[in-house]
Amino acid sequence: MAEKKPDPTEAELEILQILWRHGPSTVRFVNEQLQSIREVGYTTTLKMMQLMAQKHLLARVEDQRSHVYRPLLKQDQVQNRLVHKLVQAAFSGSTMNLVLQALGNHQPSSEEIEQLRQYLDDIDREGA
Amino acid sequence: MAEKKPDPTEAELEILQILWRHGPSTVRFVNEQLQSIREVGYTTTLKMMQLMAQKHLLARVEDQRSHVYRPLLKQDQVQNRLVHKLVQAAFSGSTMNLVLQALGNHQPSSEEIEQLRQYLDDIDREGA
DNA sequence: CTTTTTCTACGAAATTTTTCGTAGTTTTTC
DNA sequence: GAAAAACTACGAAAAATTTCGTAGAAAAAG
Repeated sequence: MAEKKPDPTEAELEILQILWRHGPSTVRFVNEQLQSIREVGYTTTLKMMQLMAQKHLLARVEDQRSHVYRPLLKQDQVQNRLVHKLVQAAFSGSTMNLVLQALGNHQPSSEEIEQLRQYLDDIDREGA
Repeated sequence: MAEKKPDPTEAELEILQILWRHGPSTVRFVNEQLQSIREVGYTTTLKMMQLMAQKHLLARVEDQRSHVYRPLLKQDQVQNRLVHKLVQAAFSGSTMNLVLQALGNHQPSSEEIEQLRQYLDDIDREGA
């Protein structure tokens, strides 16, 4: 039977982000990246990554003395899950409300506006 | 000095949603609403709302025997905070990525597409 | 070699969040 | 007015998440 994969916690997300950005990495590397953001002990990061491996959020290669970890989830899968979760939790299930809220918040540049129009045209054509 | 207001937790959000939707309510009412979603004891809901009041997420009126609670935060403020947080935590700070991801996920209807175009036109005119 | 540094494993503590039992009061119902 | 029902207060347990110290093995440095 397949294991459950609950959404990653905040601390787990931080680590996933680093791995998505830099590819498979050692604990030391990940810890250094984290350090540049906030204080965190080496063994804390180690433990987190061990737990994440145990949960099948990460896989690890033990060839070398320093194990290398890689994410087992794709970034956009996790992003989708989290967006969906937020839509449910704070937008009464309305994706559009989230989108509008996000845009209103962000004040997109004209390039971004163009990009969005483009995108809308595309799916419009598809849908037809 | 002003109190800190950390982002509401998941359980707190559930309660806020109910209050935003239905207006100021008693614990009993909120609990009934929650019950329709999942199992939760009355005193659990009571305690949550008491804690939330203590954190200044809610205010309460004690005139009646059953106290009435109302949200102290506006829905869109909280939504904005949460969106921003998600953008930081999972989209490397790019609101546009979140928006595109959300749209791609959702497959908007033609009405929604139209609504979005309208919105883009509006802010375009403003920006000009 | 022997000392120092670099790693992993493991257990447990600390924190945060959520849940609920018990006690005591006020209202309602019979 | 006695019994039952509805409420709040409070403390503490349970669960989930995060942090870190210590031990011991392996590698690197001297």
